[in-house]
Amino acid sequence: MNIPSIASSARRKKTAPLATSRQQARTAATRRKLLLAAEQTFARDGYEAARLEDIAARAGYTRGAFYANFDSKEDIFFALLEQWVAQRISEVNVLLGRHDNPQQRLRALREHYAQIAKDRRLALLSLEFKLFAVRHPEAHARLRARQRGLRSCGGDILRRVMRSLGRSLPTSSAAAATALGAFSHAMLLEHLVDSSSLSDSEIRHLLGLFFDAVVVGER
Amino acid sequence: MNIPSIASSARRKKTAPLATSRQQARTAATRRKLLLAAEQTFARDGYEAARLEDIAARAGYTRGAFYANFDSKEDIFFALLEQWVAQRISEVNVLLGRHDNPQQRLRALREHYAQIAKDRRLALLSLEFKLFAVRHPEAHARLRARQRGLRSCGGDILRRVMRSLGRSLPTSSAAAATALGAFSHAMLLEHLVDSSSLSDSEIRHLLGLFFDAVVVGER
DNA sequence: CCTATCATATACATGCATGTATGTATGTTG
DNA sequence: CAACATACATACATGCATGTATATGATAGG
Repeated sequence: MNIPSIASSARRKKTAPLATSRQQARTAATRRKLLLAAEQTFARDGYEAARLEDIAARAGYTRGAFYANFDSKEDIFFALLEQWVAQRISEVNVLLGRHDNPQQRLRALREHYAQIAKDRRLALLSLEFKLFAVRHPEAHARLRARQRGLRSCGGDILRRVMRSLGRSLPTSSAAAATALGAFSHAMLLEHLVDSSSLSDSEIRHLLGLFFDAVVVGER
Repeated sequence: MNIPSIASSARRKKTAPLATSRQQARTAATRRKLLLAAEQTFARDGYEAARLEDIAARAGYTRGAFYANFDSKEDIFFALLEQWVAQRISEVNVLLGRHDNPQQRLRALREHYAQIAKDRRLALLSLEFKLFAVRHPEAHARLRARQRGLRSCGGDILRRVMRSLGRSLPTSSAAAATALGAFSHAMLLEHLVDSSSLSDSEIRHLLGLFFDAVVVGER
């Protein structure tokens, strides 16, 4: 319950400031392996069905190693989530950095949103975990906090790009960013349930239509 | 409970073609009770977390009664699904039957789609089960068959209404119907994860925008 | 009334994933 | 090299939901 000494979650150094660096490196390595294995296992089996034992095994360990590095399945999932969010934000920034022309940046952004669900496994996981969170208060709070960062970031980007075009959004920028993500995930799900219901090209087309309606506000 | 009065329909047909009707009625009644209980339990706990024992208990029975009437959780879920699909189709037909004017019918339809996710529990269940199906081949096949009926029906209705307006859809009607449903479910999910990300009114607004873009094709 | 059959309950056997507690080997410090 | 710490493995205890096999009590037929 209480944290008796050092509040830091890092391993303590005590009598060995540099001497432990070897073990620290080793620990960090297995953490990375576990994270990678978790990513793959979650992708293959889904969040709830994924077994800690499989994750550990895929990384070349047993559950002992897992519990030495993470508290629970939720815990490792959030560690992954942070990675993903950071990655996506940096991707968008890189993307925008490639263009000077505001028009081009808008097109790039439009294209980016049309491909959000390209990584199907991640999209499925995202939906799955949101559903999980809705029914599990603790995960819910953590997820909300994470999503907030991503959302406001997405909203900011949309707003910036539009302002550089001298236009404003026809709707709240954060809401627009959220809706775009939600929409593409939902259509991917429909596609996976029945690929004849929504073809890939139809999805792209609909996402484009929606982007224009909700961001550009063309009419 | 029982209506003891008239020995009634008995005395007919030796081995009991009608004689069993009492037991048949009893069975039908518990089936209905189980279905109702399942609907409520699924709504409260979600598909995967729902326990057969809870369903049976809520109906006033134990699992024995459940297994006498259904094969599995999947089985009873599909029984419910058929109910829901039939109900939704009839609702839309009633709705359209209320208006003669094509313009009014279009507006009614637009409003209908804006409220698809009104029953949050059903919307969540729908998402949840689709996710489940994606990872469970047997359920997947059954679900696909069910959804196909609903989808083509939705597409037909859209097309009919647009034709009566002398217009055609800017995109495949079945795809449009699918996307509209998917979109509203997805936004509901975002709203439930964080109600500050998408308010109810924003959802209605976005759904309206999307309906116009994808069905009416206004620009 | 008596018996066969049906609807439902009860009890059990199973399987599975989690978390914990303890063992062991390897690394680290003095 | 002795003493200790760390990283990980192994084994177990628990809980939970499923499905099945059997028992019980109601119902209908004769």
